[in-house]
Amino acid sequence: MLDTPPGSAGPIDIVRTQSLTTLVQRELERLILAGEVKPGERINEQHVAQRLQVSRGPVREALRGLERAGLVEARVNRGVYVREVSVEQAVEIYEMRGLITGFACARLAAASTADQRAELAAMVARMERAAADGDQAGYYEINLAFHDRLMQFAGNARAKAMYDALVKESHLCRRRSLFSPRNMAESNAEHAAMLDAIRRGDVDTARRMGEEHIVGGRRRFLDVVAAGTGS
Amino acid sequence: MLDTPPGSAGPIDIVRTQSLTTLVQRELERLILAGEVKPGERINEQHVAQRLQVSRGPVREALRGLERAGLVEARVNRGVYVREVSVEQAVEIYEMRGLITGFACARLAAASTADQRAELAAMVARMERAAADGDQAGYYEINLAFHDRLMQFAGNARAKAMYDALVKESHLCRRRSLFSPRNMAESNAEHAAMLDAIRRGDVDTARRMGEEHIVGGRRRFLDVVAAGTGS
DNA sequence: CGTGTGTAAACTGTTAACAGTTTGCGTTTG
DNA sequence: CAAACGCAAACTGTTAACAGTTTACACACG
Repeated sequence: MLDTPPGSAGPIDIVRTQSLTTLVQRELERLILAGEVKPGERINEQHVAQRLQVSRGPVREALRGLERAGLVEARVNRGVYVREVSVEQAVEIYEMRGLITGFACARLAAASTADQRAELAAMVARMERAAADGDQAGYYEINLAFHDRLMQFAGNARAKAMYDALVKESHLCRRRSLFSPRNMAESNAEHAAMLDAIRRGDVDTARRMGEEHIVGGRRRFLDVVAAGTGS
Repeated sequence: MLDTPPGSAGPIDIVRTQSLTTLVQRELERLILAGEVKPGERINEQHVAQRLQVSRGPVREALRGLERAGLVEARVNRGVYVREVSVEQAVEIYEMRGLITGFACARLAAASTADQRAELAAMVARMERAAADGDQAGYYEINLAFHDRLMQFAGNARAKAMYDALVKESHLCRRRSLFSPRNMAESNAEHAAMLDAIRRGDVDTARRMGEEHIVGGRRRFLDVVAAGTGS
């Protein structure tokens, strides 16, 4: 039979398995999170449509989705703007990230597999090396993956979705808090403490370490803000 | 001067201060949360457009927003459906609500005004009466307001937004967990315990009470599920 | 020279029409 | 009689055009 399961992507129509809106939304989100379109900037529907070779309909739909996601703001008859996250809002976001990270650590302390702990430990080791080498970009990336896996292992999909949304929002605060060598070492020491509590099955400590790690992140962030223009 | 501030709603053009998309989105959200459109049901774009006297464009945009909000699911070429929340997902949502409620209670224990505590206490008293009278609808409403104010007083807008989103999602689980007289009394006793810890400024206890209140809600919810079709 | 005004271009909000897919039903066929 | 086929209606995805608002710029005026 030449039948293909309805969900399978046939080799013929490589497109059409998802709507243009979805593709536009993904591309716009990428542009925003990568900083290619900066907070406060306006997004011109027509330009986007022309650039992506679609009409304005899908673009408008995509923008509505991004609005609910908190990445853009729409002003009536005035267009949509990439959202600006104030320092106050960033602090709120840090608090929520801390709350959820603490939850995840507590969960892992209560129930985690040896494989999971080993994977996290390997990442901490890699960050240790990156910190020693002063490799900020490398550290940043592994750090992201570490928190991502941590949330995944915690086994609460809703928690992970919320955490991911918060991380995206964080990117909208102009200050991109860079990791100084000292900050990298400090941050990773906290990672190690989290993992240690998880290994020992110490739920309360794991939770506190997870929360404090993000609080530490907030402090490091505020230091950069206070330092003036930063970076 | 006849000038009107840009934000003020002039008496002439009562409409046009917000887009049709926004109005459609609000109406659809209302229909979904009120249960007039049930989880799993399909939403017909044309019918909605005709019913609200608009074209399909704004309707599609509104649906995209609701999709990101987790209220509907879009299947390509097949339309959008009101999302169905499984019991497992509902449990995850309860966990997150508990986490955030605990956070809010801790915050209020650390810093709250006498007015705020008095307002919350008044609500607990009103729920007490509703519980005694077996007034489920009344209890439900005050309970909603109680948690709403609690989150507002906590002073973290992001936390409140997340909590509100979670409550909306809760409504998508078929089982509408009703408050039996016994459940109402139990639930309100937990409210009182939360408030008591807040009054005493006992941060840790307040947090634990807040979390356990939602855990209690989850248990009451699961009891209804286990009881079969429920009501 | 600065300020206010009017006009035109640009852009958003909305609608209607077109294209392709899914779905339901009646018919045919083994 | 059950299953498969085919056609038609319904619906979604997309596009293009229209209407109204905002914005920018040039010009007149004090």
